[in-house]
Amino acid sequence: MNAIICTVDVVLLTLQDEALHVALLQRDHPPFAGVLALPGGYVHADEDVDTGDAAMRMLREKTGIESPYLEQLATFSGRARDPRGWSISVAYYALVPWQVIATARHPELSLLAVDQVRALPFDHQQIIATAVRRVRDKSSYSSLPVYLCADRFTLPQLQSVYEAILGTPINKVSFRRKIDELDILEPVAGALETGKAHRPAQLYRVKKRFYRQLSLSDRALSSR
Amino acid sequence: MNAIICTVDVVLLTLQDEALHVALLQRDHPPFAGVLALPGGYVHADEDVDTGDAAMRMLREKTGIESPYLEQLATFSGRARDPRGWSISVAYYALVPWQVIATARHPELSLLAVDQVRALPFDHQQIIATAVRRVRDKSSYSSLPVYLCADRFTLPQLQSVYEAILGTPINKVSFRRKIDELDILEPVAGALETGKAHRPAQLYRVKKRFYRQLSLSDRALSSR
DNA sequence: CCACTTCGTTGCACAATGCAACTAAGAAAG
DNA sequence: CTTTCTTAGTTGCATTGTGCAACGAAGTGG
Repeated sequence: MNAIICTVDVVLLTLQDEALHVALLQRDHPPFAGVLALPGGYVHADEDVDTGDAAMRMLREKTGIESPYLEQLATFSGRARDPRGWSISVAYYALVPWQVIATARHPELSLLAVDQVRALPFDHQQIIATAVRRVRDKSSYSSLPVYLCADRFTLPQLQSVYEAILGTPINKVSFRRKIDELDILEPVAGALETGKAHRPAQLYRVKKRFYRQLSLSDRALSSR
Repeated sequence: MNAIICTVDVVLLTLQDEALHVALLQRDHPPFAGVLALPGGYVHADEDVDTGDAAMRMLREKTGIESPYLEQLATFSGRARDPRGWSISVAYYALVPWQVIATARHPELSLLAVDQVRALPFDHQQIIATAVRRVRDKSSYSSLPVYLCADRFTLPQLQSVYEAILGTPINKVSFRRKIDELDILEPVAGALETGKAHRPAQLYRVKKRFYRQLSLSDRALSSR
């Protein structure tokens, strides 16, 4: 029996121009050498503790990024998805603020709007679609989108992040109520957004204890 | 480099005596031969279309059951979980009515209440815990629990299934409103539950078009 | 100092949820 | 045959959550 190919792929998502973007890299080995694809590669049994560890390594090696949020997405498998043979890819997704990607050391990294992704090798398009669906679902009842924000941000900024992900406007008052209930943010004393020709907004940061932990709401933010 | 061991494990859940139970089997091969564990085994690259297919095969071969609901749960991996070496297990979970297990051809199958499961081989305890968490979460905003019901059931029966899974009483009126909104059930004309010394309840069945498809609610059933 | 814009809050209308009380419909007891 | 008991299923109302509009607040720029 042929050995099964074990890989890990990472869907690195960020927000640019009010739209979710996915980070893609040119593959440097066959199959599909030179083609844009998700950062990924073989699981190294002698090096990786588990596939989550492999995903972190992949992100670090291929993009120079350490993401505070990295979650297992799903596993994709079968004969057809990889020309090399029957394969398993354990997919992960990560969320980072756009600034983190901009300052990462890998310039050959491409950002594509997730709804303009087409014709990727393997089943990477399906993996991305699954990740986007997961992020949208989870955003409607959790604090997930704060991982797309810089370390300090205003509530109007955060609202526009939610709106970009969910693809629908949110009522300002309801939004602020929900965020307040989650109880994950604290105002940065005396820090206001500057430079705009109107009343400045209060800057917030995530409370320390929620830095790496999602907060869930028992009711969704907006109807569908 | 050592080849990575690729397996599939299935968490087969059912409801018995108002409590979630998991189906376990005595392993017939080492490691842990003779010990109770989740039904599972190697992925067969020459036989299985993908891991979902492998999971169905595992269920069929080891328990004789074909489950209408079988969903990928998560993938568990690493050096430590299997004494044979670095391994990946793609875990699936299935929900079936108790009667299906009772009439299955495999008598050596054990049902254990999920909160009394202890000391299983590999990381099967963790896999079960993950499955139970998933089922509880999903039940609060979906029709998932109907997969634990026989093909005909009353609304009070369905409510008690929800209550058993969620571990909390649900308001009768709210429950019926939610189920009604999901619009997945139809009354079986003229069929009433018999044999009880009180007003008989209407029997319902799942509408054909929802037989294999979940219906989601945009609001959770009960607060936590 | 006034116009303009967005921030952030308040009050209120409307919708969803939960509770209690009610009627309905059977079996069992007298 | 009538009464009692128990659960099914519904109705009305109190409570809570959500969405909208309007308002004062606080900055910039003319």
